[in-house]
Amino acid sequence: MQTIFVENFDVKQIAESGQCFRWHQLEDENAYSVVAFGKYLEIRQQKIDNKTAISLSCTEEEFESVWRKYLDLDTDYKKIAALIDKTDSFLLNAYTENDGIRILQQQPWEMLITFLIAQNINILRAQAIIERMCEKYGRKFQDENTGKWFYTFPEPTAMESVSCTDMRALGVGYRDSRLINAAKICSTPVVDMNAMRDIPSDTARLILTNIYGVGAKVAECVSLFGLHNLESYPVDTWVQKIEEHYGEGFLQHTYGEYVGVMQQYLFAYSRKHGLPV
DNA sequence: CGCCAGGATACCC
DNA sequence: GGGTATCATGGC
Repeated sequence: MQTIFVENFDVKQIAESGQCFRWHQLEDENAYSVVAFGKYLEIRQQKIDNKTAISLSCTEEEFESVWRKYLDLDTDYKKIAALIDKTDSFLLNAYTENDGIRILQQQPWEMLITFLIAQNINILRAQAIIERMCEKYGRKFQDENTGKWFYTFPEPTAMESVSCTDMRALGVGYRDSRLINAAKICSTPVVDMNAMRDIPSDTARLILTNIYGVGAKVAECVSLFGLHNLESYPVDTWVQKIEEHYGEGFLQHTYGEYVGVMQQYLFAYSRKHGLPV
């Protein structure tokens, strides 16, 4: 087990931020199970000597090789938040309430499938669909540290030959053929999702939006949460309304390479409290 | 019952 | 180029 002390990190805020669909609450509200990169992790948050302590169920080796990067612990969020315009009370409040959100570095393939599923349905239902998908097409493992059983996120090759009927049985509706097509593309060397981390983000956007069913919103989500391009800016129905408040393009113009982080603060805040007046 | 959900597409003019 | 009907499905 690893215990770390880190600022700008809140498990509940991250779990509810709408970027991760496989964080599940455990026995209390500050404990979650996570499955990512084929591994299982339990995260617990508590106060020790008035400091926030995060305990992780993994070994030090696994923390260094997987979870440190996944949890984006090497990015300085204080520095990013310092860019916030001090006269913008809405964004300041959004940050104050959600200053524990980090942009997780998740697998691009998983983000592609996740946000193809999540289009036009609510987050809760998307989570349920993804869990069913993992149980059916993922692999079952037992975590060495906790003894818990878990299902990995399916590989592209595990989904490429699934029939539309079987895919639809998961509850994905009309998205069935889009998911199968994405799996086929990613099963071949034509599209290497992991290699997209190393190419210009605009090139990645172009490749992504050329995939059937991937529009601007899904592409931005894959770019932000899967490629860690923090200048990515997913505009969903909530952010659309936030845009109306600020004026179109204002946030992107003002916060440039970090607008994706601001977007997460605003998304979380407006979902909880409603839109700016 | 109708409306909405981290939308995208095909088709219209 | 900009509008819009349509696409499944579950929760409210």
